Amino acid sequence: MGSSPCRQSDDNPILADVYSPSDFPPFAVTVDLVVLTVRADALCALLVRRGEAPFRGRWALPGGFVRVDESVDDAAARELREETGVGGLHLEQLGTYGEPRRDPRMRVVSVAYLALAPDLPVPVAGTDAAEAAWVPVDRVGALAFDHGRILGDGVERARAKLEYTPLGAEFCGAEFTVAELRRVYEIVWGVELDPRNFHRKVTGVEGMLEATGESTTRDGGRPAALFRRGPASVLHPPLVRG
Amino acid sequence: MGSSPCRQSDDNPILADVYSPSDFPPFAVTVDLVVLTVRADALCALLVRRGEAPFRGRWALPGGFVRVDESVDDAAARELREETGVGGLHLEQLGTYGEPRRDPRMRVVSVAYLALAPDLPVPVAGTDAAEAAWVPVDRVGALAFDHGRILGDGVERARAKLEYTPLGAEFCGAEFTVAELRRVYEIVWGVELDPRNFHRKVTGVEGMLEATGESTTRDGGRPAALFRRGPASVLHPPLVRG
DNA sequence: TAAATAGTGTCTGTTAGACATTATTAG
DNA sequence: CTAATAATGTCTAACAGACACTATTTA
Repeated sequence: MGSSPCRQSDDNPILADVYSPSDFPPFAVTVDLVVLTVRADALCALLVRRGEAPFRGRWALPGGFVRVDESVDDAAARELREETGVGGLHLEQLGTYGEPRRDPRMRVVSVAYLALAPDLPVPVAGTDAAEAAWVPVDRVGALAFDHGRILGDGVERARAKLEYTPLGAEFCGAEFTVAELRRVYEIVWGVELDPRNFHRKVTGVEGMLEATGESTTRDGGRPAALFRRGPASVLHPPLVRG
Repeated sequence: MGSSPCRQSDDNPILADVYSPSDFPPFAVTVDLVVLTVRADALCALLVRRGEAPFRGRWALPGGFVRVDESVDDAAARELREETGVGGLHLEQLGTYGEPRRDPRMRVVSVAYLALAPDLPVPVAGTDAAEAAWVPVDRVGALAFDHGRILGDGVERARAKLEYTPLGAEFCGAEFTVAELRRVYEIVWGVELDPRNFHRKVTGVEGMLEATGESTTRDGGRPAALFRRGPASVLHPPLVRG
């Protein structure tokens, strides 16, 4: 913020420190979540079916009100936990959407967040959501409010993130093989990647992967080494989209 | 947003479409601007001195209220015009800051924006700012509210932007030489760049620069060709920070 | 054994970075 | 002329992309 939330009452010092509804336009603030995962060979988003007007019965992004005593970031983390039943997922701000009539009832400003999740068993229906489901992002129809645009922004952000961060691993489980990670990249980017060059690349980038020492044959063939996410937060050099 | 701004009154259909103050926690929404320019061999931010409590007399980012009938993005563009006296500058969302007590008086959520400006003659004092000035970012002291953190985020974003977008040119005038552009990069990144490699690079990147056909000797020595910003919005390949 | 997948090696064209050289102005 | 800056060229080491080859499992 910055200037003067109490501008109109600044000449009255007794009002300078108290909340007065006439001092500022009334806004509602919500958080919306773009929760993405990779499952069944598709990039999927977590959607909920609205049980109330407006847009009753329409699919929408999960989300909800920011409470008076919690930060906006905390509200997003809380909603994510409520919707997925899991904590500790990667969560970052995507953008804020504040068109005057994006909600037909009143002035609502929404802060959108992007979360990358591993393939969770099944979405937990939220307290106020009639239904929840993973929907492939290229099969999503019209969403409520401006959620279609928000989802699009989230997908594009996720695709870009894979290039210069190790966050592709967030889509995998705690331990994964190079081939599993490569399939994540292929699905999110919609391209085919050379397995051999990909292997050389990701195992060569400093801090991206940490070998566990274990291996698995769950993909068939020769046992593959298992890795964890490494400590790097930025990749040097970045991966490149085919 | 998403779920139900009118949750408490959903069982009462007559209230579903009207604004009712009891339906949601009261928030004020503001925009804050990180306006950066390059002048006098330094990356500088536009700051205003607060004329009112709290933080009276402290430097702060310019900004102000979002009006009821304008979008958040429009509010940022309006404030930028009011503060700089210029329109059409690059402006993008930086992030939203919503800690419960970031403003001591009440709950304020602020959407921060980043603007890159050419070296404007002198800041126009805003209607409610006692004073305005360009301050080198490494000489900025403690700011009001959480503006120090916001400014830091803005500077880091600007540095990153120069790598993969042609936005460095926003710091120059409409027409500029390669050397002028290089000095912008050197100042923002705080590194020295090889003039010859920089020249080859930026003139080689598709869509980054457009030759005007004109040249100038304002930098001394052999006349330098003048360029405009090209149409590209992303650089392939990106420039790299020394 | 064959089939499947993991992992390494090799070659080639491109590019970043270092630096030499030439070009064109002012004084 | 000299000094200053612009612009182009050259060399080398590193790397991306293409693809051959070896390794280790299951059936």
